[in-house]
Amino acid sequence: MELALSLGDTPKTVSLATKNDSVSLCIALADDKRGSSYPPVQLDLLPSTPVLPFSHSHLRIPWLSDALGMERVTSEIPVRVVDDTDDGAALSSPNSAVSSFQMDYCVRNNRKSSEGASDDDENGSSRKKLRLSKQQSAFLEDSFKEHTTLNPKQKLALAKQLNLRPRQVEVWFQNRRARTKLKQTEVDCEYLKRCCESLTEENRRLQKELQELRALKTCQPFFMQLPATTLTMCPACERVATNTATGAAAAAASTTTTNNNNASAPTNNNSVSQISAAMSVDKPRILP
DNA sequence: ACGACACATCAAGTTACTTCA
DNA sequence: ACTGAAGTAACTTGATGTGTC
Repeated sequence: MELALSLGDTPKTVSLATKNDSVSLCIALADDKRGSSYPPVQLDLLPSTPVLPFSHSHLRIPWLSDALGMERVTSEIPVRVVDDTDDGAALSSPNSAVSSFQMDYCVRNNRKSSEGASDDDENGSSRKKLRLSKQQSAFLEDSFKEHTTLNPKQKLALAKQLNLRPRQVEVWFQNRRARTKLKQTEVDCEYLKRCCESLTEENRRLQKELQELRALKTCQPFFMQLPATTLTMCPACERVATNTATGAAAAAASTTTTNNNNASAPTNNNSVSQISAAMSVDKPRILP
């Protein structure tokens, strides 16, 4: 049996089937705002005195109770929440050949709706939050690996494939990019922390070395008669290099390093990259 | 050519909801 | 059973680019 409900501008198709002493409904809900349709919602209506072992809750659907000739005052319909473990084949609706994606959406929305029969549902302002299925998430993840942004064509194709609204796909990609950036920021922070610790340790070591040299200078002033060693400072890394025979080599190496850094990362201007360049190590990167 | 406008898309921040320990 | 934290879908806002008049 199939009923066509016309409620305002949004006709809803309701498939009705009986099974034992319960009635199954499959309702195609239209999304007024965006003109697309939600996947059908499967409801199992229970007798007023439930005797079956499974859990159930109440779903407030005023328009549905009207449509079924129920009294308005009893518009809280006992609803069996179709569980993940339920056998899909047991659903007696003629429209039960919905995809696994649709079914997942259906199940989760039933659960949400049955718990949250709030006033918001009546004025239509509550946000309908669904949980994407594993398949949907995996598919979106795969797409994200290929391209982190979508053109309108790709968006529509993905939405169609996953039985989602294009807006949902768009939001998912926006959130996914935000998550990637957040993770990258966390990695950067950790990396900078390690850099800081390393530099602090090096600074400590150099301070100690300086103290030792000063102590040596006061104890053995005759050293001052030796030719003075000139110290040069690398402008990039602020390392001190001596201009003695070995010092010259170090200074040369330091200069080479600086030049390489300038050549290798001329376009990347963020601070982590600059520090990476100065320390001659690669910045860790999160893969998409 | 230029400015005004509408529209689409993005990042950043926030909210609301779900899940899990 | 309850609770708080974490994860995340959906939302808001402001900026920017593009097409059209």
